Parts: sequence; structure tokens; C-alpha cells
Amino acid sequence: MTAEDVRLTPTSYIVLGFVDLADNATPYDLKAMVAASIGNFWSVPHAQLYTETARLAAAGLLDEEREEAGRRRKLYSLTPAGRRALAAWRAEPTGELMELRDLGLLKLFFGADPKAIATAQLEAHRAKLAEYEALRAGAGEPMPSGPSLALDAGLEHERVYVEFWARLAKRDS
Amino acid sequence: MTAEDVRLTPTSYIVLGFVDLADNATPYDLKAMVAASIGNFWSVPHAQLYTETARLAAAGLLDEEREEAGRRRKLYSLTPAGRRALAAWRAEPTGELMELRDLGLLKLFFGADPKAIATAQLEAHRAKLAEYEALRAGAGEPMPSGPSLALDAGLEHERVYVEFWARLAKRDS
DNA sequence: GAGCATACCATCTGTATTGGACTATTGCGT
DNA sequence: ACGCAATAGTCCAATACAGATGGTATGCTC
Repeated sequence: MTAEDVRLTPTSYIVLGFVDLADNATPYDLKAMVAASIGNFWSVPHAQLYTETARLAAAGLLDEEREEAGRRRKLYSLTPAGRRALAAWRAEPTGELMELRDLGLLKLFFGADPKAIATAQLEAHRAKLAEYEALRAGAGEPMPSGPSLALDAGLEHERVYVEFWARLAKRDS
Repeated sequence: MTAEDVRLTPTSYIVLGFVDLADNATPYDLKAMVAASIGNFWSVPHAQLYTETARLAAAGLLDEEREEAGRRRKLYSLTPAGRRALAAWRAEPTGELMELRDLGLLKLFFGADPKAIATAQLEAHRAKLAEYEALRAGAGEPMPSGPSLALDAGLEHERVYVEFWARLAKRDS
């Protein structure tokens, strides 16, 4: 399989993107990186990271080096083609909108008691907001600008939802 | 199959919820209802609506009545068990957080040029915001309170993102 | 009232995604 | 040396999914 005939999904670019950030990585490393960052707004099941890396390697976008001994870890790095694919994706703006997938909102839509959900959601969003704020105040090492901007978005996002659910929580329903 | 051993996913509740709202509905009706409402933040591929209704009927949560002639439409309505399942789900608050799945944010995270994405995203979010505002000012017929609250969330959500991307769009990058 | 465009409605195919269980390796404490 | 926790990878059956396809009804045109 060559680079031309793979379908590249968002997951593909997540993999390429993180391999790029890290220079090289095993699927397990990727799992950790995902969990620590975009896992906050975009879930990637771990099994995918194994199949997707393999797929991208087969397509010539990743270089695969396998330990012969013990764990037989596979270490991936970008090939020039992979680097090109990532750059092209990055450069292409998208007008596509987000999907939200918010269970709380769904229940609200279908007539659940606003107050009850609001209480639970409020707590969760407050916790997430605190987490983001801690990240921002953060460990000192300066964050690359992409992740930092994404964090900004996360902060504002959480602030709105804290406000939204707080309003519902104290409304007399 | 009985009610005990089906796994009910969010899609299941979406189906149950809309069948409840409409009293009874064909999968095709559901498709239209989804598109007009939660489709804005939660996509459900139409084929799912056919398989999911069938699955729920098999599980005894929906009642299925099939036209014998012509189109052989299937008309679904809630069984008591279905009603109970929906009510239980609605009553159970969730602390689970949303997933975002925003391509724009993803590209931003991975180092795309903020300005370029911001421009495209800004336009899209502004359009969506306008759509929601029109809905709110809306057709006159008052909206049920669940959907109305969800719309509130959507409005605020879009407003933040319009602001967020607008800021990036005019920043000197 | 025959022909045809258009909307309406349903299903099927093949593939991809998923969560979760399962297995194996390694490092650490005692 | 042993057991335990953390690390790392694989597998599988159930779903989800996109998109093509194939029918049926309606109504319009001539």
C-alpha cells in the first residue's frame, strides 16, 4: 500500500501529529500523550493507536522499528511522506463544525429535570476547569503554542458551561 | 431478546426520546427530527435509526407496527418497558463530560496557522450562531422546555467560539 | 392518462471502530 | 527469589458507519 490510497481520518492525523511532536513514539507513548492532552476533548480508544500506527506504516507515512527482544515494542517515526501529509492537513483550514456529544445536554433535551443534571454537570465542569487552570498556571515549562491555544479554548469552554449549569442549578424549576 | 440484555447506548435513548416526543414515528420520521434538532451537536447516521429501532423492538422497548401494503413503513411506539427505560435514563444525572471533536481545534493543537483556521472557523460559527438566533426568535410556536434549554446552551456555546476564533483571526500571528 | 421528475422510505454491503478482556513483560520492594 | 504493580501489546465480538442501491408514492406536464 502506498501513500495515495489510504484514507486519512482525524485519528490518522492525531497519530502523525503526536509522532511529530515526540520525534518518535510507540503506540503506548501515544496513548499517554493523547490522554494528557487532546483526550480532554477527543477520545481515541487505545486499540486504535495500535492499528492506526500499523496502517500508517503500511502506507509509508510512518517508519516502523521493532525491538527484537522482550516487549517487541514498535517505535514509529515520520517518513518524509508522513511529514508532508501532516503539513498538508495542518495547512488546510476547515469550516467544519464540531460535534458536541454531551450526555447532560442530551438528557436535558429530552426533558430531564434541569436541576438534577445541572448539579452533577456543574461539579464535573468545575473540576475540569480547575484542572485546566492548574495546567495554565502550570508546571513552568512553557507550552508549545498550539496546545496552549487549545487550552485557551478549553478554559473558555469550561467557563461557559460552568456558568450555564450553575444558572440551571439555582433556578427554581 | 428481553429488556434485560440489551445494551442501551446514547443512540438508543435518542430513539426512545424522539419516539416519546412524537408518540409514534417511523425511522424516517426520526431521521427528520434528529436532523432538525440534536443533529446540531450529535450526529446519528440514518442507517442507525433503522437498525436501532429494530433492536429496541426486539428488546421489547418499542412496539412495531408494519404497514402491509406499499411502503411497508414501520411505525414505532414506546412500550411500557420502553417508557420506563427512558424515564430511568432521564432521571439519572451524569457527571460525564462532553466530547468535543472539533477539527479546527485539533489542527490548532498540532500547530496549524491560527489565523488561517480562525478565519474559516469564525465564518462557520457565525453562521451557526445566526441559525440558532433565528430559531430562538423563531417560528412562534413555543418550544418545549428541554429543547429550549438545549438551544440556550447552543447559543452560548456558539457565542464563545465566535469570540474565541475572532480573537485569533485578528491577532498578528 | 402516459411519461417522467422528485420526493419519500428502507435496506444492504463492506469496512472501521469500539470497549473490554486477556496476555505478557518489566521493575520494584522485601 | 517472590509477588505485586505498572507497563505494553493483542484480540475479539458487537456496533457503528458511509454510501450505494432499490423500491414506492406523488404530482406535474403534455
